[in-house]
Amino acid sequence: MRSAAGSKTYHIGELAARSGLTPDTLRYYERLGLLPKPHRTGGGFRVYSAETVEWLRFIKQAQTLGFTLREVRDLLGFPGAAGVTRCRRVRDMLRGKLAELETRLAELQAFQRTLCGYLQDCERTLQESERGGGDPRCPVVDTLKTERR
Amino acid sequence: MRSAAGSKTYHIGELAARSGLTPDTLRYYERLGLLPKPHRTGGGFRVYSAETVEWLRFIKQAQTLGFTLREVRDLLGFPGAAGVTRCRRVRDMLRGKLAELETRLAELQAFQRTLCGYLQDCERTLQESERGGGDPRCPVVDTLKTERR
DNA sequence: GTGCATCCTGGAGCGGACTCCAGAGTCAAG
DNA sequence: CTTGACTCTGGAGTCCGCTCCAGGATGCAC
Repeated sequence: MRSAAGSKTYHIGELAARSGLTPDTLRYYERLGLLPKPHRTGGGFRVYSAETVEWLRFIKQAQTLGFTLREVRDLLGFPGAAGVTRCRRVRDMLRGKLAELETRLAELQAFQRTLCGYLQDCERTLQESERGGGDPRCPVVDTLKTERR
Repeated sequence: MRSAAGSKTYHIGELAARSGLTPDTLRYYERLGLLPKPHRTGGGFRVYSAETVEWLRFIKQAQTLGFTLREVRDLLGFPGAAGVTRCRRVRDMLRGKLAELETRLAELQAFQRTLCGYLQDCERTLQESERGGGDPRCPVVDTLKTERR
């Protein structure tokens, strides 16, 4: 299966398998404008190039990090613009996103510390209850759910 | 407005204002089991304690970092268990979450580098087009959308 | 004790990101 | 060729996390 240009191509099923998505999801991404319209066979089957796998990886990563599909689309695809204009818009969005990312990283680290503190409280309480008192009152839960009782 | 125990309490509207949420959202959280069932006035109005604000802050932070509301609920609230058992479950979940967080942080940083690379490509291309050639073909977009043309 | 902001419940609606399906057509191995 | 796996389109359905009612009851300041 080699095209004229010599690079591998896939039908939607194989692309789905390789990217860990489903054909339905890929068609959905296309509808959203997140994937370029692929070439078609004479009969209308979609034919994808190998780079699409990379592109999908990028999308998935961006997504798990809190970007919406629309944001990903806007981040690198501007069908409406071209040349310098498009390049500037891409640059500006990238700058914006990087700033956001900075913030998110900081928050994530702060949250990590919070959870770490909770974990330590939890472990300490459990140890105390093992040698000595029974029935520990989990300090974490206690702190946060005061009015349940 | 001081209760018998001497700590401040709020009706749902004030809690909403203080936490940056809406009364509707707070009631929704309660339905989900994310907030403890608050005390009620004789007439049925919800009465919240001051700690609820902290709890909500925690929820919001966890949420912006990619945890679902159900995960947050499970993270620290186990209505079904008590004592050592609950404490152990909380500990185990905390450990799991911290490991996940570690992974997410690494991914976020990798993604940051990816975007940074794109930004540099973008800026270089723009500079080149300014002194010299016109109509730059944004390398980022080019790479990722090959089959659109 | 009256007025009016606030609250109650239950249910419907919404945008995002899929997921599933029907009914029909295509591809390719044998 | 035939056959069976795969693909097509368009639309409906699902889960999440809200958000917005309607039709009442309550709280509290005056």
